[in-house]
Amino acid sequence: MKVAEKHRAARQHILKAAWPLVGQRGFSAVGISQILEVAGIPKGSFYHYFESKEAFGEELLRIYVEEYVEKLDDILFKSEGNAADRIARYYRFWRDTQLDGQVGDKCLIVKLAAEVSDLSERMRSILEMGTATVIERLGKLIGTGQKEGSVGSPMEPDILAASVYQLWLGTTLMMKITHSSLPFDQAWLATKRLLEI
Amino acid sequence: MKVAEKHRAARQHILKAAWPLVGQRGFSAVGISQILEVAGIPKGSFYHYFESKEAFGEELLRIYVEEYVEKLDDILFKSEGNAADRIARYYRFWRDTQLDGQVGDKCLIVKLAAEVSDLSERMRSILEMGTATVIERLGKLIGTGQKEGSVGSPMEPDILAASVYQLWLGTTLMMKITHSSLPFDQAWLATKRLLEI
DNA sequence: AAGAAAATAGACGACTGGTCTAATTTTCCT
DNA sequence: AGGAAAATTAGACCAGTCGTCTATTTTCTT
Repeated sequence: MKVAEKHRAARQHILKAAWPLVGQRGFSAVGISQILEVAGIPKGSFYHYFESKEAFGEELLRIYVEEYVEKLDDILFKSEGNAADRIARYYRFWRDTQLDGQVGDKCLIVKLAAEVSDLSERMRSILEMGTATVIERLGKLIGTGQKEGSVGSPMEPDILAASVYQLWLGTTLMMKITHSSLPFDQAWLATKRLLEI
Repeated sequence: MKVAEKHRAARQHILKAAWPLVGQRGFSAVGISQILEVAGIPKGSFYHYFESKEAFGEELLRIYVEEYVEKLDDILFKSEGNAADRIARYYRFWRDTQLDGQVGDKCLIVKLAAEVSDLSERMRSILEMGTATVIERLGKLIGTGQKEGSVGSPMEPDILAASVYQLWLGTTLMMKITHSSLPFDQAWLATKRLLEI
């Protein structure tokens, strides 16, 4: 294996190891030593793989967003049924990952948004691009749904998409507070009514 | 001034001083020494006012929630107009505090929910009670609106209230990410459509 | 007014944080 | 295979954390 490849692989390994830790305790609260311990990599090596902890955080978010958008595209554009069906599938995916998923699978955006936005401008802007992408994809699908008739609401697709996404974000936050699935179920009823699906 | 009063006043003073710090950087990231420095109280005295940092955090949230619910009741139940008007007034209040408000005024629930829910069971349960109270109040008003006709949606008031609150929570989170007022405006359009006001 | 009790100041300890430099190990080319 | 160059790691560093502890000041009681 080439050196550059090993280097890249080690980076990925550290990032993946950090994922569940950061997902549970946040970015600042998790120390580099803990991450490297879990990853099985000596502490002193960190700064050979990342320039700083912040650069590390940026990379973590970048990869998270990238993989998330990939999964999202699969659900929204490469699955069966009409637009309404696909949106429902996205909702179920979101709900399931929050309720049953492993700690490492839970939404890093919800976990980190409040913390990171006031901490690092660069990390904030990665989140900004990520959320904009998700809303854009969702808006596109909602537009399709309106044309084909599976989405009844006549509101601007972008507004609907942003609102639905924000509703789900807030719902996830609420679920962190209440440890209950009720917020999800209520949000879904509201989503259906809002989109008229 | 009696001793007990001075003690209480000092506690309040420390809590108020901590407010903007915690609102900007979160709970764990803010050190006790920084809080006391801002409050103008020597470091060593902290543990005469609070049992621990966590007990301090609980008190901070308790007071925040208490004052918030007071303001909310003023807006929702002691102001002019029908139910729809009062909900609109609550929306404007929320929007204004997030957009123009001082750092210390911004919503501590949004800032701390993700961090604290996985950190301290007791702090989480304070947030849980707080959010439940807000939703309960909002639900009551929505019910009134339905009876008087200013709220057109026939959905359960509780579901509507929870959904609107979650939407606004998510909107605030989104606004932290994007630094734009657009999410708020979009969310308000969606709120009006959802409630049919 | 004087002694007892409570409250406070400020240093201190044990620890953890991110970061950096010097030493070690590995790689690669002659 | 030998030695230079590169990649990796160990260990120390200093600043900062929470929480404790004792000496001093302030307050209350009689």
